[in-house]
Amino acid sequence: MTPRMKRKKEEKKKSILDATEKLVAEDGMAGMTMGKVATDADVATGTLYLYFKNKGSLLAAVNARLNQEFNAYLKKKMDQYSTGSEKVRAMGAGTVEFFAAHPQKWMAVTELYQMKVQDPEDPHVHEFLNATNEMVQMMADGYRQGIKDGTIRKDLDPVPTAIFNRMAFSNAFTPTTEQKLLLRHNKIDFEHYLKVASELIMRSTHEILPDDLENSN
Amino acid sequence: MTPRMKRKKEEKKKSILDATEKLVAEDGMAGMTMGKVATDADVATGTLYLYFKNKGSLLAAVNARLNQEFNAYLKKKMDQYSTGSEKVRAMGAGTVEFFAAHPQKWMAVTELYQMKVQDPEDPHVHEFLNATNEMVQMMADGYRQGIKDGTIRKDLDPVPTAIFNRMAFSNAFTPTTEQKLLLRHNKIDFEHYLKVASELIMRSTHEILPDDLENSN
Amino acid sequence: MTPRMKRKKEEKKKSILDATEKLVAEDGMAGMTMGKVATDADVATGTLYLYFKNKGSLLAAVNARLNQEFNAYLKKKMDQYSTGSEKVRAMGAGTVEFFAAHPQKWMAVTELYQMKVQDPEDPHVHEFLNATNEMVQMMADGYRQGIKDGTIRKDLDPVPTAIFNRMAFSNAFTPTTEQKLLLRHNKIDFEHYLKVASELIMRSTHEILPDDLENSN
Amino acid sequence: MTPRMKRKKEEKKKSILDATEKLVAEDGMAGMTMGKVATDADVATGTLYLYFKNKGSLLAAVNARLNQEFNAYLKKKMDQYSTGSEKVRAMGAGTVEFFAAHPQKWMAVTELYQMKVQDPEDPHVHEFLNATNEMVQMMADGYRQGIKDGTIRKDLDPVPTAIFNRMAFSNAFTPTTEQKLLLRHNKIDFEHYLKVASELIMRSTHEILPDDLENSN
DNA sequence: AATGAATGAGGATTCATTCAT
DNA sequence: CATGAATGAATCCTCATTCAT
Repeated sequence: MTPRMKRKKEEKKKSILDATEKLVAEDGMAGMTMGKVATDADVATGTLYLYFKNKGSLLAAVNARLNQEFNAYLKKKMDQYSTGSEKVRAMGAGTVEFFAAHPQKWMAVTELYQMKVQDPEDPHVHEFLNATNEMVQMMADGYRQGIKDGTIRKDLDPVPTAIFNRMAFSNAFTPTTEQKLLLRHNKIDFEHYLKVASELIMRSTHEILPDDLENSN
Repeated sequence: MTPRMKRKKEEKKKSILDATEKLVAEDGMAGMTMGKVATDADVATGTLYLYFKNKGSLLAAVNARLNQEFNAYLKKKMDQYSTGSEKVRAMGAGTVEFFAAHPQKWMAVTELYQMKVQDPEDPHVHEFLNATNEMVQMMADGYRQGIKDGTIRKDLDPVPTAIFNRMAFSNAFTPTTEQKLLLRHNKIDFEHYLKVASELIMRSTHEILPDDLENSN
Repeated sequence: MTPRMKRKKEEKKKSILDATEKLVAEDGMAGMTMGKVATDADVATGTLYLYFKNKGSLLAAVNARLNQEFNAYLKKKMDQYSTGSEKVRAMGAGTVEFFAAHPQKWMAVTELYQMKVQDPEDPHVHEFLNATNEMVQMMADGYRQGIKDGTIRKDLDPVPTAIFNRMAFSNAFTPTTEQKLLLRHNKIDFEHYLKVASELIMRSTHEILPDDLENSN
Repeated sequence: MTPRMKRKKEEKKKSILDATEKLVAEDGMAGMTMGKVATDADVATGTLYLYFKNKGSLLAAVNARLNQEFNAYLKKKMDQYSTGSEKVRAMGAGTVEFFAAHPQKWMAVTELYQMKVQDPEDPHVHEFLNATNEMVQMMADGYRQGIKDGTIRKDLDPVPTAIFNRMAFSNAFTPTTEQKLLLRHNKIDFEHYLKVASELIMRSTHEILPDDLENSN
């Protein structure tokens, strides 16, 4: 394959992933159909199957790409800081920023959390799991460092804490239908909700400083 | 309508709701079909439409009933305590207990969080929103009382905190596919994960007591 | 279900089987599609699946019905005779007659011989196997009687002989594409071919009578 | 075209035919796809269409080649004998041997009998018809000679007899699904079935010898 | 000549909903 | 009220064939 052809191929694959991401964000995983993806990506239905074995594999690929992008974004943020506490805060702030900058991507990410994995052997499924796990390890490293430098509670178990917090953030940023209804019903501004949720997540892991004690008194 | 007929009608409705709840818990919302519900409830397909306008309405009704049951359970738990902190802890413990006692119901609850509301005018949708909101108010009341009696952080905003914590619990108890994969990949026991998650949620709202300070030093 | 409804249901099932039989005879098993069957039977596509689990099951059902019809026809013919030789001849003659009377049915029968059985548990597959086997047993009984009464060669093994002859007849009556091409190329009249083939089949099993010996000299 | 290039071309064509033959034998005509053939033959999909107009033509070419091989094999066998009876017996024995030596080729031969001829003008279709016809003539010559030398029944019509027997052999060696089911259901060993079938075919054409008469009494 | 990416019509199957009985 | 047969649009996926490179 000539380099030029390869580039074209990569572009087509990208346009399929783009279309899928958009449709998942808009219509949810159930509303996204292979036909719509093909139309949106401006390719024939059959073409989708040249790049992805089946619907599940395509979804896994989108999920993997999204997580890789998010990882890269967060990593850059965290690398700017040195203490555990700062890194963990950077992670939270980075998530807020990523969500603000790419709301559609974030919609897709959260929708894809529900994805049922059908074929664990699928390379795209592996890729997606690796990406997710990489981020969890990154977050866990932040906690570990904070435990060492005294800015994070010593009794935390880094990995499950990272997994839980990752999910908590996701749910705060793209609330379920039920959450949305409740917020509207109670006339709570979404921005305010986000602030409250971020605070709660942060507070649950940080070391108790004299400052906190004073503030709370 | 004679009382006897009315009772029969109520029983039939109940059996439809029971079947739906079971199927949603087992197969997820996507796997649950009107045909299976009819078979399981031992009624004709058409009968479903005598009691519920459409699939969305049936799901909303199931969701409403589940939340009412959960509400009643939690209320009884919380009423046994007087301080805010105790009430909030009772809420967390009650959630754990409800989940342990009715895992199937819990599965259904969490699955239904994803439900897209099609017709906001549907009475069953209102019923479900009311039930959910009642619980949120109950939780918020716990926070309010704790703020008054000094066992809960003063700076908390009760309602959004309640909404967020409710969701955080749901996700801890019935993790998404992604969470499950991550837990398995990192060889983390589910029971351990639950303990970590519950702790984090609790810690995020409670007042910092001298005890905490000592423990953390 | 009222008897009247039941009758309607049976009629619909019949019309689906009729349409399938016709299409298989015309276009072959590969050319027959569920869509064409539905159109031809004047029902919706989904209706087909109320009566038959899937395409394979529908084909098995058609096959079963055809064999039952053919069985009944042959049985009536054979019952008119008493010696084995006569019965076996009646069987051959009956096959010729059935073919002549229902060429379309015969086309379908032969096409269906190639059918790959996907689900051996399918009731329609069982029904079809039973029907086929019933006929083989009927033919084998003819041979057995002939062996007893001396009109059939004593060294014949009745069942495999029956199976082989059944197939030989099928192939003579609905020749493969290759056979047809050869016949046309050699300018052989189909009627003549049938006569030759029937003779060969008969001759292979019958007892050698003094008559035969004289004729052949 | 240089001779070297021509040879390369012939090799490529051969590898396509080989792959097709193998796939037809393994998966049947329905299971064989142009894509699989290309992969197996290690050429591009488009290349197939440089050598063969379409799928039908490729199948016809495979059929032709198989028949030519089979012809050559049988001819060698028959040439070793002089009387008609011997030649005809050699033909039967040769078929058995060819089947035993190249079961895969035989599978393909029989599968291809069902092939629908789409374009009678196709050169490969002609080639295949010629090959088949050549064999039929060879067999018919055997019968003719036997009729002359008194070892074959005088009343036989050589060509249709040849056509019918060729098909009868094919069906005995690669039975249809129905035959297989019947054999299994009646617990009949395939080897035994083959012996019975071969005997029946032979017996149908041979002259009645004094031996036969004695044996049958 | 050779490639192989792209096409898109076509096919099997499912399922929410309706309606005649 | 209750039934359940019937509907048919919608969905995923396949594969023979073409054509730009």
